[in-house]
Amino acid sequence: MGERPALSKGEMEVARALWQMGPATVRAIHAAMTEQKAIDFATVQTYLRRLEAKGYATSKLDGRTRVYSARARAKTVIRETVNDLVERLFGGDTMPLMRHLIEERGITPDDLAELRKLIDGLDDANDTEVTS
Amino acid sequence: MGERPALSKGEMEVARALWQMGPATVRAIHAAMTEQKAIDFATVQTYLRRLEAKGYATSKLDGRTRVYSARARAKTVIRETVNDLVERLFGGDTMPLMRHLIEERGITPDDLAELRKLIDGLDDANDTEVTS
DNA sequence: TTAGGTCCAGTACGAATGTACGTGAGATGA
DNA sequence: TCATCTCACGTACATTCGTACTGGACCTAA
Repeated sequence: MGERPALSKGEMEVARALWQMGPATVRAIHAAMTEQKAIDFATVQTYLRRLEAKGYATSKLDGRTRVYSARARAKTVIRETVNDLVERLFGGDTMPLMRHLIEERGITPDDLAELRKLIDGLDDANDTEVTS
Repeated sequence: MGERPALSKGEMEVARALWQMGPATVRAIHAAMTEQKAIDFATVQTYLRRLEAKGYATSKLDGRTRVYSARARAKTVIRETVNDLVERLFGGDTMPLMRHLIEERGITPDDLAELRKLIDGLDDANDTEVTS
């Protein structure tokens, strides 16, 4: 698989917008991002260009407007990013992060219910694997 | 609350070693880190210096050897780092990361058990809060 | 058809990051 | 005590990152 350079923090935010919106113009992406927090149009433009240079996006001209599309799937990027973080901050051990998330960040009752369902599902999978 | 500049990825690895070992010399830290992966002595040295410049560590000379100690608590740095990641990659929503961890990274049965205990604990806390 | 707008591409640039070399002070062995 | 050796320190430097200005292509209204 393509050994892409990792995304920087700023690039990540733009990538997220791109994933959410699907193919979009710089202007559209900038508009969407600005709703959350102030960011210069040209800055978004640069990030998009870098995203393409790194292989995370493609673009094509539609008339005189450039339309960017995501090239890497969000799932992949998330996996790589989280793997890297877990590696560097916890030496590759997942549980400390899990503990942190559960204990230190607020979890709503709804989320709790989903969490429970998730680990129950995992449990079943384990059982199946063990007994098969 | 010192508004420290965030740690870079490389600095994070050194910080982790420092937390694990307690006060230590550059050489000791380098030795410990080398067990995991090759890294230049001078590079570790530079990271330590920057850690100190950013306020994450202190050092003092012991004879002609410099001994570094962590200044920021691991918990704090982890919180800040994870917050930032969740913000940029998931727009501040914790659950997607949680889901990712549970579904995409292997969880051992033991960890699963602990997880269950953790969320049960949370449940109780919620109940208490609600009924009090 | 010209004086303004609008909008994009490219260029720019200081700061941060990753990585390592060279120098000089103390330790060592002949 | 002189030639070595060992270390740690500071310095250095190419790359990446964050951020933004600028020039020119196209559009529009007088």
